[in-house]
Amino acid sequence: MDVAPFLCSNLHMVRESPTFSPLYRQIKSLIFQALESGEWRPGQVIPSEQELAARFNVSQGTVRKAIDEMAADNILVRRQGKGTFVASHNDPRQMFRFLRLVPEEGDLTHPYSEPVDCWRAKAGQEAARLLAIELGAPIIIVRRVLKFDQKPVVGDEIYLPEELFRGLSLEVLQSWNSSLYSLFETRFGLRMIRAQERIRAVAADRAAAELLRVDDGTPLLSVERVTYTYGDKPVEWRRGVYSTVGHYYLNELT
Amino acid sequence: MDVAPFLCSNLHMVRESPTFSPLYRQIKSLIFQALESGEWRPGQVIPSEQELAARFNVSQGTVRKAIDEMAADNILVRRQGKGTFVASHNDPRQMFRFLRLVPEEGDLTHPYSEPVDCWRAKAGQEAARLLAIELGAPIIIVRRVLKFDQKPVVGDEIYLPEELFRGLSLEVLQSWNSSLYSLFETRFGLRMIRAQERIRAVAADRAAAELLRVDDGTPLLSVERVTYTYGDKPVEWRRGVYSTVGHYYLNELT
DNA sequence: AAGTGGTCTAGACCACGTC
DNA sequence: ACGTGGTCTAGACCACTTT
Repeated sequence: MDVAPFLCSNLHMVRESPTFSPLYRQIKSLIFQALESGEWRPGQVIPSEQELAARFNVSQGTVRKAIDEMAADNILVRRQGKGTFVASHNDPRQMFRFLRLVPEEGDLTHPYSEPVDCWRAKAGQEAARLLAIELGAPIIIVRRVLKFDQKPVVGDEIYLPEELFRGLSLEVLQSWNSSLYSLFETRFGLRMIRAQERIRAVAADRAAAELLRVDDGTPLLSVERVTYTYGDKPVEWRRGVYSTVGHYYLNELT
Repeated sequence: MDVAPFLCSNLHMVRESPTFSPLYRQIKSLIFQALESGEWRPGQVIPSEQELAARFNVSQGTVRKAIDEMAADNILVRRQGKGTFVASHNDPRQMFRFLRLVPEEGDLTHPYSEPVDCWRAKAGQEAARLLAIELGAPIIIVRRVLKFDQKPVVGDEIYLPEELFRGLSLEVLQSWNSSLYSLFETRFGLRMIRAQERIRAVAADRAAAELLRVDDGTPLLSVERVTYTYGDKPVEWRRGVYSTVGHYYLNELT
């Protein structure tokens, strides 16, 4: 698609149409399309602002504004003198971007994800609704534990549409020694853009108590997360329990 | 202060200095100064971009970029055709900006804040550290309950430096029928810019159980919040317990 | 030296709101 | 009709990185 016809004389018409969006947003969505199509992969450079401006027949400033917004959304990363890159979960700074747990004292140590189990199932009502798939559609369920300094702090049950994660198995999980999202990105080409968490307080049941090595009935955080990729498409649902004896959930409100 | 001398020939020198910041950031900090000094009050219009450009001897585009950032930070609010306004907690859309509680089902109803108690005290170690005041400095402590549809859901204990909240009393709190932050802004000229919450799971003690009408030992969210005004100055510390039987804490991760 | 993003400027035109 | 913010353009120069 080319944006040129919308310029100058035609812009007026476009502006009055109900679906009008400014040029830089059209450019933004064209860049999104290129990302979704895999034209530029996570970690790679995208073309320079000048090149994109020529490709889309707009000024460099308009491309710049589009990229500005995408950089603010953690979709692209600018590096002065080098270029603009597709954000990647393999980047150490992005690796645990969605993890809000902070140790009560001491430095922030990187957690270690220990896969426990991985099996196939059919989507129940809730999984189908949250993942926007058919009731009964094939899904993959993963159980894993997050450990900080060898200590289990988080127990997760993760629901994935099998269509997008073909080939995922306990062996694959065990052979990966980095974050889950970096595995998802590298192996399945899925980049997580944003997530939404619902947090409640619950009492530890027998299983959770054993897993996190706390007493039965200990209050835990229940954290439900739905994670979205490009186009606000949900691709992961996880239910976790967090022990908050040595850690807390930190949230910045802006 | 005038920025003109930094332009053109002198810019180079400034750029090489260790404290260099781009022009639009200098403008941003000048606008911050005007806000802190009370030159423009919450809810009011600030001068137009053209006027500010003339005042600071920069181009309109540079002022625009400064305002862009402040609008993204919820410090200013743009309204096309009308002007740029100082964000206010009296604005219905900002009133419960920091409250992340959402009902399990049904529409989002506005909570009602019921003050319970208000007394003077001296800052303990933790309050002094978090509020960045002297140990033993005078503070005000407020207890209140947040109710949704007449049902108590949150119990808060709020610690305020008395120096900034002179005259606050239970009567003042009871005579105010809007959000606490809108009271703080209107009565004490304090606008909250950002906050940080630490969340843990705890068991309800006797007092909390009675207050929130749940069983003794029910798991609750413990939410500690420090709230900051201009210049990252902490002005409020609150410790709350949230019942998550009919509500949950919703967090958007970006 | 050449290429990239980062800043700053100046001017044109559009959309929205008020008078 | 006028003033406000919103968009788009074009061009200059700076800072960082690589060749």
